[in-house]
Amino acid sequence: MQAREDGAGQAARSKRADARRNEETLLDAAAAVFVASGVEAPVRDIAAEAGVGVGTIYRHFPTRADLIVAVYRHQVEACAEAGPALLASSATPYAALGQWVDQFVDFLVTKHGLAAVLQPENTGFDTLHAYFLDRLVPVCTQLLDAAAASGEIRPGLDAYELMRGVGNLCIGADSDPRYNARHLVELLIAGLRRPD
Amino acid sequence: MQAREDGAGQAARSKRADARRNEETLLDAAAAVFVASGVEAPVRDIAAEAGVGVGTIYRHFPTRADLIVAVYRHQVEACAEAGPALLASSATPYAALGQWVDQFVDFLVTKHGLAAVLQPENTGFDTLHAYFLDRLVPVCTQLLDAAAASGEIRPGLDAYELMRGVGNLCIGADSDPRYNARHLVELLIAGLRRPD
DNA sequence: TAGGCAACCGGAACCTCGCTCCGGAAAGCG
DNA sequence: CGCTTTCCGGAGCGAGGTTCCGGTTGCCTA
Repeated sequence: MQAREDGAGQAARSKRADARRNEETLLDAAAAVFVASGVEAPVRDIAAEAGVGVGTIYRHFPTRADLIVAVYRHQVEACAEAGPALLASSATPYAALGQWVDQFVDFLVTKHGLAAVLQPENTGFDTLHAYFLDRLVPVCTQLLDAAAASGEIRPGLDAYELMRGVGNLCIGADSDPRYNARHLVELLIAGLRRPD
Repeated sequence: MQAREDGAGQAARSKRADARRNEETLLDAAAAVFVASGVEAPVRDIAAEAGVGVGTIYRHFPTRADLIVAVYRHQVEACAEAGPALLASSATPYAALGQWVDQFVDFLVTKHGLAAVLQPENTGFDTLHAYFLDRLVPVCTQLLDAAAASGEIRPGLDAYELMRGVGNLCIGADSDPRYNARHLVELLIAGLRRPD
């Protein structure tokens, strides 16, 4: 949305070469550190991994949320685009909803600590929260509406609420073999079903 | 379990009077600060509220978890004891389970930030996590077993998993009018129902 | 009642971490 | 080649958790 292409095609001259290089380096370093230590790893660690000063991080990504969004943007987009695709390819809207939620859970569970940081109360992460919501709530709404229209689920559940519920259930899903977030999410989706 | 009565009746002489007084004061102060600022309020705030030094807090409650447990012990006990009672007084085990979970949700939702801190990954809060689990998982197991035996729910859900799921759903339930944890927990419990 | 010894108290000090700020370096341009 | 603009690095500040030790005070004994 703002990074290395400035609206037009190739390279806007608004950024110096070293700056662009550093941004790239930072993204890679952050991704590596996130995998190793979770998304709440100390800023200094990321700076060290990238071989730059902390100032450089804050210049390119004013808040940690910006950095996280930049690192995971591709995957979130993929998830958003999967919604309509599943709706088109699945037997029923309810099945599509189930698969889509599954995919979202997969994403969250494999990103150490991401789900925990998605909470709105987590001050300083509003950008992150907003991005996820903006991008995914409409998709979820579409799926929910379709499933409601087909009569498979009882209506009245807000997409926002569902997304937050699923996100919450994914917190701490790694690092605890006794806890299976996927299982509980399945139960939640099952509970949506029209009792008929 | 260790505090002011040492197994027997009144006052074990193992503690000096001022120490006992301070412990009491701290409990009150902590409760007040927890209500005002959540369970993650700065230690110094609690010390100030109690009018003691921070050292005194750490002496009586080595970890924050110990303090939280001490503050909420009564209510957790009440919740644990409500399990069998509900089982005896409700129409069906499933109804008892629903009511019990409701009560637990009420408890969590009204304690600002408690649910968030119940995560096992939250290092330094292991004591808290362990206490809740030790006390409540057996109760939950009993309810779950009864409901499974009566054929109302499909078996196979671990009480630990359910407890964590409910706990997770309660995270951030205050401070966000768009999110209704109770609603989602209901859905989860509904999903437990035998599809028949 | 006075003396002495633990137990206990308070808060200064230290550490980690997020974030800011500015002197210096380097890129791009004429 | 030198000037201007942009960018870089990391020292430094504030906030919060935790430790540690000199001074204080309850409590027991003589």
